[in-house]
Amino acid sequence: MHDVAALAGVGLKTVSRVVNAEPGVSPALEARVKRAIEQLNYRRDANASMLRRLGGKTQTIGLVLEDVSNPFSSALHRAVEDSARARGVLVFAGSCDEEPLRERELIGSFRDRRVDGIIVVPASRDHTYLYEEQRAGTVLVFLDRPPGHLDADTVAADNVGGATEATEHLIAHGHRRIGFLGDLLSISTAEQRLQGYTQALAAADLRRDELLVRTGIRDPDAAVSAVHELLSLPDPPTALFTSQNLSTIGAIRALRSAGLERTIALLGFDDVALADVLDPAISVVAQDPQALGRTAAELLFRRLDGDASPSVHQVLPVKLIARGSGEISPGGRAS
Amino acid sequence: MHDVAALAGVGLKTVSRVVNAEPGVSPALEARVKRAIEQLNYRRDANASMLRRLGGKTQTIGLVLEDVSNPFSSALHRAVEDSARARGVLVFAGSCDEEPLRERELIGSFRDRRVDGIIVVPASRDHTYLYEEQRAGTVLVFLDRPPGHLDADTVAADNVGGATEATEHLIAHGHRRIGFLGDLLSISTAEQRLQGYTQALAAADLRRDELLVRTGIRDPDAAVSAVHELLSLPDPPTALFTSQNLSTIGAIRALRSAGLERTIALLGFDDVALADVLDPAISVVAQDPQALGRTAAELLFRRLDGDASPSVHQVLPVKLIARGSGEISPGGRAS
DNA sequence: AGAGTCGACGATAACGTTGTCAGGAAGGGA
DNA sequence: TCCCTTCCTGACAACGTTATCGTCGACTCT
Repeated sequence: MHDVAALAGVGLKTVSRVVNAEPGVSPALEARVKRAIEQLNYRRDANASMLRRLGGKTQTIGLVLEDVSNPFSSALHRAVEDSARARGVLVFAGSCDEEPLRERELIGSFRDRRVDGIIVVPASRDHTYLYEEQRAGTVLVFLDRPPGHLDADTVAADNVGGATEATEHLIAHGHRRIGFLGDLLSISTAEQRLQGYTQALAAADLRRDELLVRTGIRDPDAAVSAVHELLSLPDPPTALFTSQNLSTIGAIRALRSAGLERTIALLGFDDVALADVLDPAISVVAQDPQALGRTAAELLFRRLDGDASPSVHQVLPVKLIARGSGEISPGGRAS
Repeated sequence: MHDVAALAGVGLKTVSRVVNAEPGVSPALEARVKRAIEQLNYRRDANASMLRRLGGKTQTIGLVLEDVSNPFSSALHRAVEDSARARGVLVFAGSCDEEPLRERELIGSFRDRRVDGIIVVPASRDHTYLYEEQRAGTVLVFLDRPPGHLDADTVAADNVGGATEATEHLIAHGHRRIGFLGDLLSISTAEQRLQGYTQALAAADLRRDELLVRTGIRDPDAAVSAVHELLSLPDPPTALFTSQNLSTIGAIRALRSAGLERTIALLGFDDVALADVLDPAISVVAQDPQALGRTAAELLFRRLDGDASPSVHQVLPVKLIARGSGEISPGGRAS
């Protein structure tokens, strides 16, 4: 900036005024300064600028995901990016792989860079450590899962309702023994989906058989083993509710390797790529990650714009998509 | 920091020393300062810190992708993130959707934030606009595609070789009429894959039939239409080489809807989720996005550490995975 | 013509931090 | 005892930018 001022033969402040399109610069000088900027390929240092501005915003937000390369997470990421781009805001994204420590580290790094706000898909269940941060003015929005012991905006899908609907759907097709595959119960969505499953069974006067409930499944391989175990029970399930993406993929593999993909019903939570071209096509309860991400970002920016109303807890609907695998009756007939 | 110094009853510089673990602070004072930091929940402002440090690094890099939510891009992203995390570096990621303008905007935003380096999957084919930037010290690494008119490090997959191998594979299974589906030829990988296809045909003394070459395919729906058109030709292809992810997915849908998935051979470039559980399973030439991303990040950090040797152009191998769909003979028998 | 007004412009301080340097206490040697 | 060295500590300036405020010239009005 110093060089630009020298080249244009003006004061620093005048360059600053031109860069910020402030009024009160004569057209002649403005043109000279712009030419100098062009010539020197000058770009204002956003960090220094924000340092000086009063209560300056860095035009930067942080996004904590489970894993940037996971399809659900990356769909959220894209939706957040699009909202942010419209406001000239850049996004720091990071993966925490369900490790609470990594969540804290990431948020710490974001804080060091003075991000304006943070959207978190939390890995931990205790967020009291964020209380000070929040009070200091950093906007926090929890996405997909609620915060633990902290009052903050939340945007999540209707996990209980979706799981209830999925289970009722299987019951309506005649199933009485429905296997449940789920992620770690420390993840609140996994817990809520199990809760929905349990509720639906109870509403149909069915007893939840603990042998049919498998949790802590973190990858497709674990799901494959779990399905094989369920199938070798004395009284095996006639349907499976796989309450998470990777469980669904594992279950598909396991059923196919056992040649049972047309015999055992399968209904997954969260849509899977190519689910429609499989045979049978996979029925799912689909979330709308685009909408989740967009809603969270809009909420965050509304807060940044000064909205100080009480915390919002938004629940977005899910949609059951019947494609075939979830409509197999006990005994293996489609219905 | 001012508050911390006041609370601990020391000078600003001493706090700075403790924060940076510089030597020459007595244990007693160090403990007092640490307690004050803890108590006030103080975190150094990384932006201000870097501003003052001579030639300071922001410990931040930029990553320009085609689309953060695309599986290939997000796998790259994750690999870059992992390398960066090991060095305490945060990653700004952005999608440019193959729009050159958006590429420039993103890189401009990164520059405003004074990122230490940028990894680009370029959308444009002319990067002379980056020459000044590069000379000013920003490290640039091009990923998946080479830069245009700029000398910079590049990491890419063996597109020509992979496409040649894929086409030869189909020829070896008896095919003479092989359809080609590809992305916009303005994308250099798409162009290179078409080149590999053409080379393999020529090497087998086959003429490239322009009717069988469909380019500019940007999504599965376009691929579905293209396949339907190819199939209704007077002399339709007996095999398809889909040179990109989304083309492969569209081709799978189109072949299934025509009931031809066991009749027409299909070989895709780049692996697809669930390719192995489809029937027939999809044969592909797989890239290793993890390795691509990791290699690019390592190269970037080596440059940041001061390596000033001439530009490197690294080509990573691809791997043909035969799963069934690519081994169908003309007439529809597996071979 | 003189006083008052207004708009354009730059000097200076400050944002939160670190590099430089000087001051002062403690300890050792003569 | 005095001087010199060594170690610890803080005052001050500076990084690139912007907020504040004062200066200066031109213009208007009587």
